[in-house]
Amino acid sequence: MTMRDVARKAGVSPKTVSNVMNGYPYIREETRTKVLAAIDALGYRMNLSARNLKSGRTGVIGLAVPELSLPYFGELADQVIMAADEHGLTVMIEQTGADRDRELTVLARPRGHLVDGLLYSPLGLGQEDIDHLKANTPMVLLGERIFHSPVDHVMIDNVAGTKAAVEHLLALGRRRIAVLGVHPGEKVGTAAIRYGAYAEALTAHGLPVPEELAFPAGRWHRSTGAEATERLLASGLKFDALLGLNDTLALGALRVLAQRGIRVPDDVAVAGFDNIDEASYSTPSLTTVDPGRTEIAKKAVDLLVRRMAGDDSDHEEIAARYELHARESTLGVH
Amino acid sequence: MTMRDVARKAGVSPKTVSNVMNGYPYIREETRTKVLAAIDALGYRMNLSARNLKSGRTGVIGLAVPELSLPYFGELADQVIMAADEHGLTVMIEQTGADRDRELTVLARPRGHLVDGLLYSPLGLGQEDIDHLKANTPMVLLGERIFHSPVDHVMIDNVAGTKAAVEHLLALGRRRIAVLGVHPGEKVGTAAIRYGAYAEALTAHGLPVPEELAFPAGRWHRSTGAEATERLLASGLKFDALLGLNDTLALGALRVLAQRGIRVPDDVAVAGFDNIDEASYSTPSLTTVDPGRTEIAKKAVDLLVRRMAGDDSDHEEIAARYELHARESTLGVH
DNA sequence: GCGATCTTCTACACCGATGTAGTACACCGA
DNA sequence: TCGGTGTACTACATCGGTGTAGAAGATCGC
Repeated sequence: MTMRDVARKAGVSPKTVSNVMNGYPYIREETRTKVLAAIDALGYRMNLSARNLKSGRTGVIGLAVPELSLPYFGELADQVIMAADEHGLTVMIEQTGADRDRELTVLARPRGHLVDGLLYSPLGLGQEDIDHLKANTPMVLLGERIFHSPVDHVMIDNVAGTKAAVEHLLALGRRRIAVLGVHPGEKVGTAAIRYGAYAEALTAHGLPVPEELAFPAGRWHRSTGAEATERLLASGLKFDALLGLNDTLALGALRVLAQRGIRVPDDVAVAGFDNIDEASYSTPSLTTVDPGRTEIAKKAVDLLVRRMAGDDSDHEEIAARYELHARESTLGVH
Repeated sequence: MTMRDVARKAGVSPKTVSNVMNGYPYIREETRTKVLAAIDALGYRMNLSARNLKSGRTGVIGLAVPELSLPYFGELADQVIMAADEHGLTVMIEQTGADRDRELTVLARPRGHLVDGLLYSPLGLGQEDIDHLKANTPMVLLGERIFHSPVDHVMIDNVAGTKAAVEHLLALGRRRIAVLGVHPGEKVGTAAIRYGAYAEALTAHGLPVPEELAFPAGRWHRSTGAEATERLLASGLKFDALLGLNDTLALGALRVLAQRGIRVPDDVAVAGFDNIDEASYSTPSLTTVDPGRTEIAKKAVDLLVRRMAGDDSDHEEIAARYELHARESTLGVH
C-alpha cells in the first residue's frame, strides 16, 4: 500500500499525491478531492521512514527526562505531548535516569536521525559538557540553565521561585530552615541553584546560612526525602522549617514528620518546589512553588518548532512565571 | 556521514559495514575491528529511517496510555522503557486521554510505520471495538481484558486483587464499604471489572451489595476522588470503609476525610489499587493492591518482542501476580 | 500576437540502508 | 582429483517517498 497505489487509483502521478498530502498550493480542487478520496478509500497511510529518508522531517521530537516515574516529569511529559500534538508532532521519550553517561549518549545519538529536534532536561551535566551540546539537531533545554551555554533554554525561575518560598517561611517567623536534597560539590545543577537562592534569601534578610541544616539527597524521591529527614532528626539539630528542593522530597519529609508526631506546621513548616498534583492532596497539603509547567512545555515546543523550521537567530533564554502556592504545611488548617 | 564513508575509510564495501553492525557471523575478526575502528573514528551513526525503509525494523515500539500525569501510567511507562531498553528498543509514547476516538486513531495509524509494535493500554474501548484490534502491527494489550479479543494480553489480576482488598476490609470487621470510581453502564472496563469483583467478594461472604454506596468518577484523579468522597459524605449514608478503584481516587478521599476530621482507619478504613509510590508515603499510608507493574512491563515487552520476531502462535493471556499491601489506612498506626 | 508569467502536473533521480545473488577461495571427504 | 560445503566478502537493485527540473496549457501585459 504505497503512494503509487493511491496515484494509480486517483489517476495522477505519485508526486501529485505527495503534493496534496503536503499542502502544495498549485493543485486544482478537483484533483485534490480525487486524491483525498483515493487515500480514504484505500486507507492509505504514509510511510514516515521513506519521507524522512528523503526530506529529513519525521514529525517526531525527542524528550529526554531523568525519570517518568517522578511526578514532575510525568506531568511535564504530559504537557509536552499535548503541546507537540498541536503542531502535529509526536514525542519520543528517552529516560536518562539522571545518569551523566546516559545523558551524553542521548545527545550524541539522537535516536539515529529519527527525531527532528530534542527537548532536553539534563540533571547530571555540567559546565564541562557544554561542547556536547553543540549538537547537529535543533535542541531546547528545559529547566536548567547550564552556565554560558549557547543553546536555547526555557527555564524554571529557580532563583526567584526558591526565594519566594524562603521569604514566605521567614515571613511566618521561621528562622532555622533545613534544606533537603542538596548536592554537595555540584555547581550548576538545580540543587545548586535552588540552594544558592535559599542562601541568598537568608543573607538578604541579614540572617546567617546554617550550613549544618543542608541535607544531601542524590535522587529526589519520596524515599530519599524521608531518609534525609531521618538524618536531620537524628542530628538533634533544631529547626522550625523544612524546605524540600522539590515536592517529592518534601512529601517524603511530611511522612516522616507525621510518623514521629512532629506537628506541621506548628512545630515545623514544610515547603517544596514543583507544585505536582499530589501537593494539593497530601495531608497537610504542601506549600510549594509552581514553576509554570504548562507554560514551559508550550514555550519549549514552540521554540523548538521555530528552530526546526530553520530559525537561526541568537539563542533565547525564556523564564517561565513561577507562582507560590501557600497551603497547610506552612499556614495550618483554617 | 553515511555507511559509504565508513566503508571507504575501512576499505570494505558498504554491505560489509552493514553486516558488522548487524552481527552477521561470517566476518573475519580483522575486518570487524577495521570497520568498528572506522565507525568510531568518524562517529558514525546509522540512519534508522533508511534501515526501516528497506528492512521494516525501526527498533521503536509504541506505548499508548491514557495519561502520563497519572502516577500509575508514569511508573508503568518508566518500567516499559527500561524493559524495552534491555532489548535495545526505544519507546514512543502516545497519550490517548482515555478518549475513545483517540484510542482508535492510535490503532488505525501506528505512527506511519515508525513503530515495530504496540503496547496498548485502552480505557475507553469496548467489545464493539474488537474489529479495530485486528491490526497489522504486532500488539500486546496491557491491563484490561477486553472480552473475547483475539489479541495478546498482559493483565492485571483485577478480580483476585480487588477481592483480596475487599476481604481484607471484611476481615477487619468492616461491612459498609463504599466504592469510588465506578463507571455506570460500562461493561468491560477496569471500573466494571473491579466493581464486579467487589460485589462478588461481598456476596461470597453472604453480604448484600449496597449499590447506593457506589460513587461514580469518570477519570481517576485525586480531584475526582475528592469530589466523589464529598458526594458520599453529603449523602449522609453510613459507611465504615472506602475502596478507591485506584490509588489516586483513594488518595483524593484521604484528603477529604482528613479535612472533615474523619479518622482513618478508626472511623473509615481506606484502600486503593495500584500501589503507586505515593501510597507508601501518604499520611496515613494507603493500603493498596500491587498489580505487579514491573512484571507486567517486562512480560509485555518480552511477548511483544516475540511477536515482532514473527511468533504467530495462539494469543496469550498472562496475569501478573498481585500483592496486597496492608498499611495504616486500614490497620492504623502501630 | 507574442513573450512572460502563472498554474497544474509529471518524470526521474536520489536519500541510506539492506536483501538477494553471486564471486572467490579454503577445506573436506571419497 | 573433484564435487560439496563453509567462509568472507561484494555488486546491485530496491524500499517509498520527495526535490528538482521541466512540460503543457492558461492568462496577461503591451
